Amino acid sequence: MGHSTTTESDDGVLSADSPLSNDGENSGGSSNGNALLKKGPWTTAEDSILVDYVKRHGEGNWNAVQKHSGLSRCGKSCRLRWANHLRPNLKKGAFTSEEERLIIELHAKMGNKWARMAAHLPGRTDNEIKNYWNTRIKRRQRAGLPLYPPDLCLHALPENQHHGSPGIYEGCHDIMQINGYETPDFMFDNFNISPYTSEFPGISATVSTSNGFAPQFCTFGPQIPKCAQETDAPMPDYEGGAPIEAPPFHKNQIESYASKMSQSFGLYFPYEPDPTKKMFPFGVDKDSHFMNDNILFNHVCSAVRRVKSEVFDQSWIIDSESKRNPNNYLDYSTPEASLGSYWVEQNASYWKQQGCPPTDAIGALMGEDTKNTSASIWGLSSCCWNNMPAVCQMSDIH
DNA sequence: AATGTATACAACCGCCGGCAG
DNA sequence: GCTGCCGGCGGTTGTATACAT
Repeated sequence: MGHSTTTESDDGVLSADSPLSNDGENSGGSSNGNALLKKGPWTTAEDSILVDYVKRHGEGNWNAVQKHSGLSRCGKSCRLRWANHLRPNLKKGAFTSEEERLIIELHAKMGNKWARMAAHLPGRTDNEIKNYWNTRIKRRQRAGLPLYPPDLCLHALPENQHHGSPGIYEGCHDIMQINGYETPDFMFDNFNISPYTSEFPGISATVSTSNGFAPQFCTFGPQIPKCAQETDAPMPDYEGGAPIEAPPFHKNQIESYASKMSQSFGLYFPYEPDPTKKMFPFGVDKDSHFMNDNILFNHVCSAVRRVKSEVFDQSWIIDSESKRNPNNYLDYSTPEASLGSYWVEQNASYWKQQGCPPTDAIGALMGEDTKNTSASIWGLSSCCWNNMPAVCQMSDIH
């Protein structure tokens, strides 16, 4: 174990050498004066001593355990061992699907209040729940999946969050931020966006900012089926050719979509060069100077740039400012204009109209393969909401 | 078979609040 | 009110194991 070099910080109670203090090959132990406190994994002998002590003296007064039993463990360690492993009525084994669902719900309500959550799960310890959640976070973060199902996400948000008050926002911010779950696939630096190439073969459009924006709600699920990811077929007209004429993406459309995205995910568009100014939620407070047309458009460009796909090579990510159409249309010649599946659908229908059929990759995107593979892409088979469509239920945006 | 990676689990650490003196 | 002790809590890290390449 790697704990042997550290010393106890706030458990200053030490004892004389105990018969068990050196019984473990991995014992480590911290030297403090003339005593050693063992660290590392507990042995069965130590367990039995602790169990016996609690039987005789009851729980509590953990620092006395060492004194009365000769156990060379600090009080904290004893309490933890008892609470997490030795006390009766502990439920062992994997979480049931019902427990998993409950944990997700509780976390949406409470945040990282593991002890409080454990109170709702008889036989489970806060440590177990915490470990489960941290593992889950990593898994979903890696997969670019949202932490909560959308319905839970919305319920977890304060009703008035959309009004843009920073104070009001703290509620949902807290839910996501307190666990330190940041997914810096992109880092904003005053609107200069740096694409981050995820190791995960799918879409991951999460954002973070250098000024405290932690939009975990913005995590987008992968949408690209493996068959599409693995294809070498380039996007039509993306290979250095002249961009095809694309249907115009009107500003009010953008505003509408983005507003719904904002509502669905608590998505905040963080462009504000002055970090001292409060952020405004996107699509809200349209009368504000902050949300004038140009800036609104900038926000959308910024947002859609975050949507990246393995179908598109990263080289497609180019500076949107230079690609901005002065007529307030998104330039479809760049994948930065892709707003998730909506973009694909729009283009697919448009290509059909134009007699320009999609490639295999796009065909796969639009075909049944998407449905068939979505479940596996979305991960957790044990999760009752693993069939949630990718990307924030893009149908909501329509 | 060797190596790398993901996951589960256990334990420690630092901080904080309650409480008694 | 101050201080020290104790216990609880959440964050973090280390290790073992399973699985993939």
